[in-house]
Amino acid sequence: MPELPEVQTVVDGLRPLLVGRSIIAVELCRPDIVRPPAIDLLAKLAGRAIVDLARRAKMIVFTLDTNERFYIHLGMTGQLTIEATEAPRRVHTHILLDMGGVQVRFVDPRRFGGLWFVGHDSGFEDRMGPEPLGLKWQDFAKRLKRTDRAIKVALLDQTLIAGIGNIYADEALFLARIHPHTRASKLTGEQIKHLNRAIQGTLRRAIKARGSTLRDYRDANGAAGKFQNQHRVYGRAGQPCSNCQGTIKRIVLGGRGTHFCPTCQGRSSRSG
DNA sequence: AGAAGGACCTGCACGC
DNA sequence: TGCGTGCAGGTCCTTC
Repeated sequence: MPELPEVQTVVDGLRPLLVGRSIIAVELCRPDIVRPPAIDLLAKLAGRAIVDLARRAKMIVFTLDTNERFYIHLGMTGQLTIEATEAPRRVHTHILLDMGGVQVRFVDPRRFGGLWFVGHDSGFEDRMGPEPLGLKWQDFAKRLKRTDRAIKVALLDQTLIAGIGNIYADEALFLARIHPHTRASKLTGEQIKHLNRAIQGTLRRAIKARGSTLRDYRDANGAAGKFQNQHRVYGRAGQPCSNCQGTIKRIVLGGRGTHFCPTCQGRSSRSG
């Protein structure tokens, strides 16, 4: 579900409400979503103040007054919302952080998300690729050159570039006029420059629209995003292309639904 | 080592 | 109405 823009929206919503406040109590309804499994989360969090809240890739980073950190990943269907302590709990509520009057609640039906308590370990982010916003196209090019996979598949590899998911990969490739099947290593410098710009532009516009809500995604206050109304290809199979009036096509690439315009992203851009 | 494919979960839309 | 099927925004692990 939540890709970079959605996670950024959640973080922006939570930050002013949480930073500087203390976790009074913790309730853990599904211990199996916490890693490492042996960690005593209640002992680690209870009584601690949150001194910083940030986003890294698709993860929400909590920094405590002990300088220890934990990460929450929303998986496909996860939501992290602020609710009154007495508000009724929805099904699949797995974690509740009581901040005194309000609670941060983690709800995740499919349980692909989770909480990683990493403490003082600074190596947790080592395997994550660079953030796409602010990435220089030359650095992007170096990373793409290393793989022969289809560019669509490469964009989803979080060790290559971190934060892009299925929606924004399709949208960016459309804007860059690149066929999703093109081998990453075969892209020209011009194409990579164009793609880098398309990724950054798409992500920035999506953040401005507070993310894409297809079904589950909600921000910290429970509100839906609006960027789904601006999708050019994602979820539009069979509909006319906004650029050429051709028909948007859906294929499966790397096991994921992939949407593109065969005309605008035609074979001419496909090599190898 | 890199790449491909299945596994992990629940809920929903659709067709019969 | 009810059941079976396929699909979903993501990652991880195994196999080749």
